[in-house]
Amino acid sequence: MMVSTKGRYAMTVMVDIAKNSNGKYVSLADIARRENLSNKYLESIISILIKGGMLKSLRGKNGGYKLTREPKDYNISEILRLTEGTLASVNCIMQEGVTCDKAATCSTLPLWTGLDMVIESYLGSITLKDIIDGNRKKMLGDYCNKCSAL
Amino acid sequence: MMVSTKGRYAMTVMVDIAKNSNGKYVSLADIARRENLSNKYLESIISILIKGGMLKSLRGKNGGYKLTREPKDYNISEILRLTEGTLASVNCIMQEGVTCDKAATCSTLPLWTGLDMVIESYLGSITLKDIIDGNRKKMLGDYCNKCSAL
DNA sequence: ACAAAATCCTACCTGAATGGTAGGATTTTC
DNA sequence: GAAAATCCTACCATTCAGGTAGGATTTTGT
Ligand code: FES
Ligand code: FES
Repeated sequence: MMVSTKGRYAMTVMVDIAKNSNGKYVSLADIARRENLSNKYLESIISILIKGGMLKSLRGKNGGYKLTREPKDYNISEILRLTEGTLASVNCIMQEGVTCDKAATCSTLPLWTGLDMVIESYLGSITLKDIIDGNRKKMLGDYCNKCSAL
Repeated sequence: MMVSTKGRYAMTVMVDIAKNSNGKYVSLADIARRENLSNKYLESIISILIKGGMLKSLRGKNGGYKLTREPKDYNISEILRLTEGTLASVNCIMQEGVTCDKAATCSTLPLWTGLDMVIESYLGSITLKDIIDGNRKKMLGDYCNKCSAL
């Protein structure tokens, strides 16, 4: 599994807030109830999103969370990279670059590098707005050979 | 991490055998020594490759492992799917299809589905021969903005 | 002032997966 | 019949996923 619940729930949270905010702060309890997810677990995920600058918060009554930008200004790659730590497909490749000592002579490295580029290219091209709008053309695009079934 | 050592070493094994076979059987000890990997761990990975029909074996002296097809007739997707179990990006999607009970109303599902399609499309298009030949154009393709550095 | 509503922070826990290791049984060749 | 090789079953340590618990702190409404 490439994306754990942490990253998946992070996306769920971002979408939920984007859809339900209307300029106001959205409370944790509301998100958890709507999405039917654990209050406490969501809290820890949201904490990451705040530290990474994806959300801002307000404490106290009527407090909650709010986006820091317009939905169109988030791309999925940055949200997932923040919560998952990295999106690199293999351990040989880290955020900083290639770290494996066999890299110089490894014939499979270009494969992993190419795979990462394809993934980054896709996730970097989709915005939060695309998801809210249900832009299936962009998400499922020309790759989709069974769109009618989805 | 999307591809564990199991899948990565499986690729290493396939490439090593393809490069060093010359029609003969290649022994486990030789592969492990050349690739500097644990004998025993490789054994368990090769066992998966045999059961999945990717390799055939011969016991006894001068025995070892050999490809069952031409390198051009393996695509990377099938090798990794065999060893990793699945390549699905999230838990909501299994080999058999979508299993999540929120699927019907989930607005992020098309994202994960699209991501899986992009990955499958890439890995399904690369063959073992591409890797042996070091076909960088195909692996790094038009996505590569730093090919000279790689 | 004070209670209620909310986020923030630190710590802990359980089960499964990752990444192996060990030892011997079996098969084939020379 | 010894040597070289694969095959098979079982075990194991560490990490990580996926949470849970409890209380401290901040803000608002009355
Ligand atoms: S094994 Fe690490 S770069 Fe290929
Ligand atoms: S949460 Fe499972 S399909 Fe979206």
